[in-house]
Amino acid sequence: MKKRTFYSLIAIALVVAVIGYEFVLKKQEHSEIIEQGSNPKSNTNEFFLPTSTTGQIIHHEGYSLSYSEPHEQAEWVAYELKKSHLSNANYDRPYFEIDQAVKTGAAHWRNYKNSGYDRGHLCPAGDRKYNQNAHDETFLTSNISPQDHGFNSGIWNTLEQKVRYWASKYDGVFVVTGGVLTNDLKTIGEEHVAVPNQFYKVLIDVNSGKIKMIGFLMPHQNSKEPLYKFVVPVDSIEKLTGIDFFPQLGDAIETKLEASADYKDWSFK
DNA sequence: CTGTGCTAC
DNA sequence: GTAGCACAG
Repeated sequence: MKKRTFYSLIAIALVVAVIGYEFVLKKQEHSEIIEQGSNPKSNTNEFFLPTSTTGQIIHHEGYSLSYSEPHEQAEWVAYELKKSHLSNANYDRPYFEIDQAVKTGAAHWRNYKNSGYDRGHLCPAGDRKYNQNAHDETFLTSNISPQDHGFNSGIWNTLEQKVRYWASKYDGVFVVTGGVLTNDLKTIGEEHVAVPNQFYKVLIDVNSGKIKMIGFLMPHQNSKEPLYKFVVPVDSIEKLTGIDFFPQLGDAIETKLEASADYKDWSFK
């Protein structure tokens, strides 16, 4: 081989290496935050979306979520429950489907079969009954977490119904809900879907004059205690989950609202 | 309302 | 896979 040809090959190799390296870097940058779906403003009037600790946010028509691949479920599901969303429509339950918008692959419903746990909705089907599509969309497995049946049909169901009551009474609320995802959880199924030990729900009402907020943290077991016993400061849930629930709020008001476990503004009738 | 599971095609 | 029905909290 001629010396000149040799150096030409070296030069070409260098160019290829640099381009390749840049390509990989670019790809990594993009993979840091995967975001699927349309702008959340089409989903919610305001931008009340929490931060993601997992880097994978997905917007559906009726709710948004942040998917945690290691736990095979959402770390949060967020949506606005307007008064006008409340409906007595009675849709048939569809089959659960894998959420194709989850690029890392959402769990299959078979993980839950004979596991002893319910496929517990995070955004309840009962909150999305304003049309068939919104209802059926809640049956994506990205919106599901393993829940004990007694818990799901008991205290958790009671809380979900109370949220609907508040949505009606206060003309709409923003809801964020999920399981507390840690690293030492029991799992079910071949894909190892984590079973949370606690579930949370955070609400904010911006439609009733002064902004009010409330947080609930529940052990993953049924309870006959009244709902208000589970009220905690929202920042205690943020500490547990690493999620910032309302980064859009001004710091001053956010700090004040999130530090409080005061529920006097929320009617528990 | 929240769900599971069995049977049959 | 899907439809129907019984069942449980």
